[in-house]
Amino acid sequence: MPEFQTSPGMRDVLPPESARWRRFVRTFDETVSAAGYGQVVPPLLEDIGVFHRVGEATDVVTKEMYDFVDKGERHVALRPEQTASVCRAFVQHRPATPWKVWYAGPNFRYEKPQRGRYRQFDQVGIEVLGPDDPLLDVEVIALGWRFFQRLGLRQVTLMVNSLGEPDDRARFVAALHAHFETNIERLTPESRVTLAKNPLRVLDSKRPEDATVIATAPRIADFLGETARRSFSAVCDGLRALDIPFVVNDRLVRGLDYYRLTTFEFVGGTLDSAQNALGGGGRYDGLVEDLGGPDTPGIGFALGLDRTLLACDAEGVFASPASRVDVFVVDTTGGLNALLLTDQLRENGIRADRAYENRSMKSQMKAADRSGAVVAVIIGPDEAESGTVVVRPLRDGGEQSSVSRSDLTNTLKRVLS
RNA sequence: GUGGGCGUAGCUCAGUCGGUUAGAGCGUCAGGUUGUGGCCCUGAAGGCCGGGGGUUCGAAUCCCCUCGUUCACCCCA
Repeated sequence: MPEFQTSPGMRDVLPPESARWRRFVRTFDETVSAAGYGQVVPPLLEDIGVFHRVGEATDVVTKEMYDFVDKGERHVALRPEQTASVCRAFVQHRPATPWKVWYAGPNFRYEKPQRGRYRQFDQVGIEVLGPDDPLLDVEVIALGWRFFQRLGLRQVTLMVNSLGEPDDRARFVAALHAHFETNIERLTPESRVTLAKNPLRVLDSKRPEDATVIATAPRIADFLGETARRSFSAVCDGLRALDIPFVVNDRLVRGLDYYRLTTFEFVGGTLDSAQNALGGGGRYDGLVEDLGGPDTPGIGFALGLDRTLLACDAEGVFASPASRVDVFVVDTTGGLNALLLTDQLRENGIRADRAYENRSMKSQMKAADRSGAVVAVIIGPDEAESGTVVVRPLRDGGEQSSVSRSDLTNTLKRVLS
């Protein structure tokens, strides 16, 4: 056991998995860039106050933040999510609206690690600030859906709900609170604690003992005002118009406090663990204002990279690409020729690798095979003498041939095309 | 944070009732083939049996602590 290992909840992403991560982000980039979103890269570190505005009642902010006082006596925190940072950036720079941005990167939450739940975890996401239009909600949800489709995922369930406008939500929470209070003796002790902090989240309890009380709890749908109702049905109509399947789940309560009106979640069908939420988001009108900016509507989502990749594994899609080179140079003259040849090939746009330590030809040929190269370029004493190299196909049979070094690049380009 | 499972080679795992030198497959390296990969054969390297303490003549094996991981709760992506 090595003396040093990654801290709990932290891990190394090694090749070839790292290549898959890059492709994941690139696929997301392509999906949302084509919809007019530009990338924003907020810092990992923010004044802790930025995140406190996200909600005083969420564990993410109250219990799970990596926060510390820096050498300048500033109380800062590693970001637990990126929506707050994006809104802070909006307030700070005041870009023209609609401001459509995407991001990708790590977040930090001090939780007990589990598969699909790490202390440093990556998310990709988008945010749109400015427009107050349910059809924008539809666009945002649709982009998330399309992205999952592009990855090849089939078993993703889209759940949508409306939390109503702040007044609706407040009345709903009050009714919920009353309902749970009157049935408090039938709630688990854990849920009683949750009730005191955030009645909404009691709906999230997975303890079977709570199920009956939750089942009879008030429904948000009965508390939506005219505005929220119209908005929500516009969202549902829009999704139907795009042929995007969804289920309305009026028990869907998102974790962060800032959500209003439309909320949604993408749930993986193949992950039967508790970590099956691949991503989620919603409208958060009011967050920009809370951060000291003008009253600005906003909506967005974040998707968990790890969990989504786990779902891809379960469905056997979006496999990690095999990293390979085109050509492998085998040099039994000591290695200097391999140095020169690989450099020459790379400068001509041919991906080339080689072996080191002047190993035997057999050993180098094995390495050539493992490299995935299409052809081996072999140089030994005879070739060095005559200014030639041997070009040997590795994949589809074919005879090896001798070519002069000056013709090598052109020969290879022909063979590889 | 609470509770349960599991930690043996780089990886996946055997290891009987506590018994003498801890094994296999894969992978790696070398050889069989003095200039040629895959398949096959042979060999080698590689282990503080997660760590610490205890019980015992003797511990990978039993007990305690600890660390890591995993599952559920919790939380959430």
